[in-house]
Amino acid sequence: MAYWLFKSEPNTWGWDQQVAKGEAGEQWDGVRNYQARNNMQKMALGDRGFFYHSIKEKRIVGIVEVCALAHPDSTDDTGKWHCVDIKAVKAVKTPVTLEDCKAHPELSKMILVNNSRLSVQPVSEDEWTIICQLAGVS
DNA sequence: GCCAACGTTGGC
DNA sequence: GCCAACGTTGGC
Repeated sequence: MAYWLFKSEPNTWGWDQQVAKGEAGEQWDGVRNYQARNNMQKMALGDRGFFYHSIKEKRIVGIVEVCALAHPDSTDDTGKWHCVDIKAVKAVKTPVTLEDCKAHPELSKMILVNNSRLSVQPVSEDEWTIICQLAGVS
């Protein structure tokens, strides 16, 4: 299984909205970045990801699961852009902030820390494990 | 609100 | 195909 990180501005699309979609999930639309798109095209059903709130909170607030493979983004009429569907799995007990990641030696190599602009990014298994521990989720 | 970093675009 | 200019993103 692979691990990912989905980044969103809470004003645009927040964790609460994601949770409200329940089991059906929702397409992760609006991505207009090739790297992010390529990452989504690599995802498999059941892959898990962190849900990160950028700008104001700058912290990981929940765990999501990929529930549909990459498909055309319905908000895009050029046909160039694809996205996956994700559903909320659970909220974290303790949000893990960007600061926490920077402070942690093993997390300081994360893409989140070094390329904060990429909105869909891979997370290594080690990073996943560490963050889960910090977040208090199993 | 500012500024640095990155990605994309377009002229050559 | 290179590179400068511009726009956008996101941390501070």
